[in-house]
Amino acid sequence: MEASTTSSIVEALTRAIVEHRLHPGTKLAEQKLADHFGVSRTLVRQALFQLSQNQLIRLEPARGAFVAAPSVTEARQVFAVRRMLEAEMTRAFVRNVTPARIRALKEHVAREKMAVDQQDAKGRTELLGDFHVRMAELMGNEVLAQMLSDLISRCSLITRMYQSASAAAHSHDEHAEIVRALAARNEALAVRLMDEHLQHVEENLTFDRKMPTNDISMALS
Amino acid sequence: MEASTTSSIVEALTRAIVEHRLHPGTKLAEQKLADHFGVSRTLVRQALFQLSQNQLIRLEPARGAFVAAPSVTEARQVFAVRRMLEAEMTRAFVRNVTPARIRALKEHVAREKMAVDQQDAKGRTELLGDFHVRMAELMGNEVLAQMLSDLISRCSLITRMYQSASAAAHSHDEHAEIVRALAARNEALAVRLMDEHLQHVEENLTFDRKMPTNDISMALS
DNA sequence: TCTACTGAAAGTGTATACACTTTTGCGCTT
DNA sequence: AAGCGCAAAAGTGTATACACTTTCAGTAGA
Repeated sequence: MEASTTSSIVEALTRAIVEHRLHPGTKLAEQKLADHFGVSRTLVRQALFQLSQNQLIRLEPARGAFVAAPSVTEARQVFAVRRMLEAEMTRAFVRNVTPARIRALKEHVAREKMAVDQQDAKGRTELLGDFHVRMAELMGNEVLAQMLSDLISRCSLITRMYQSASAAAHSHDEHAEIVRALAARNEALAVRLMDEHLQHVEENLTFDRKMPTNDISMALS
Repeated sequence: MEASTTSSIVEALTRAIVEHRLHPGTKLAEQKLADHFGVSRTLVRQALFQLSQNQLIRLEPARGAFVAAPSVTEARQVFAVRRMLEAEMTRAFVRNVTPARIRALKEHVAREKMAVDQQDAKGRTELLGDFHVRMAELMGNEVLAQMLSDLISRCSLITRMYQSASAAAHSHDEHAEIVRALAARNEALAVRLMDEHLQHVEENLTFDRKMPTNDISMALS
């Protein structure tokens, strides 16, 4: 690859990490990345720095960058924050429902259905996460949308790390249900469904399974 | 100043921006900062990059870094997210109240009182913001705490930009009230008080007053 | 007097150089 | 054969160099 910009490097690495093509614990050597992207280490370092702020990688002083391996504790905290934000977001959404917004969500859910039906694993995962970002965007709150987007990236990484074999295939159905509740302006139901949905996603993570948490065993995988 | 690290530069600039010693719109030239901190532009650029991610400065391509001037829209969005997060945080706090946590909050409020009584403007503002971060920390959720900390930095900048002459001196009283409701495990009351508190802070901002929003007039101040 | 041009000065963006740290591999000792 | 030590290799951290863009002052022209 040649002549990438910092942001394109960030995007490429983010995708690779979230899609789990780069495993947690993997070392990201600056010169190798620089060669691969056809730029100097300067730009790579900027990208790595940004990724470390997004918590997708860890920067260890004088040792380099490693793909993050979120602990169970951290995973639970991230999900807790998501539940907080999204509960209130759902409330606010119901209070400011418009036909256009419902239509936009329905369209998104339809795209999800297509991805699910077509067994498009990559697109499906992305769309399932985007549903939540989409809601935030529709509220017209960019700050919220940005925040959720970051959280969901972290969640994706966590999900891939810990998710059980039978992925949360019914996430899509739950989204559809949530949209129905939103359209019906049923605040209590919508909030409850959203909370349960996030609980389901979290429950599907197999924290109980012994996970290799330390770097050494991570590196062996 | 000599031989600073990236993080110390970030801290120094954050303080200067939040304490409003650097006005919104001010240009931050890399070489000048480098000279001041006794380092090369490399470290300054890293610091500026981090500050831009924290939304405390804006980076304009090929033009440089400028202290952020959050728009009214952005300010309202930031406050909206804060209200979302903190409403749920308060709920969670009540559900997991312990004597130690109440004690910690009471101690914090006491420190606030000292700062208010001693007319320590700088310390007071910092403590008033820290109350909310403290709550998040006590919940044991570092992710939440970090997020709130960032949001509150942005709020401080906003508050200083827009706050009316009569500062929200009664913020401290409201904190004390909230702690009482938490101690009484009165969830509904605590959540309502927190929400009203944040509304008060937001209302104290004088958005109606014509603010110089463009860079030129900002630079003149 | 005001506007439009121009060239120098200042400043940003990227690459490279170099010092210092960590890692690796090999030979030596036991 | 296993462990220690040391030197070379690889890699990170910071400074500097240089190309390119923006800014600004000064000048010529209307």
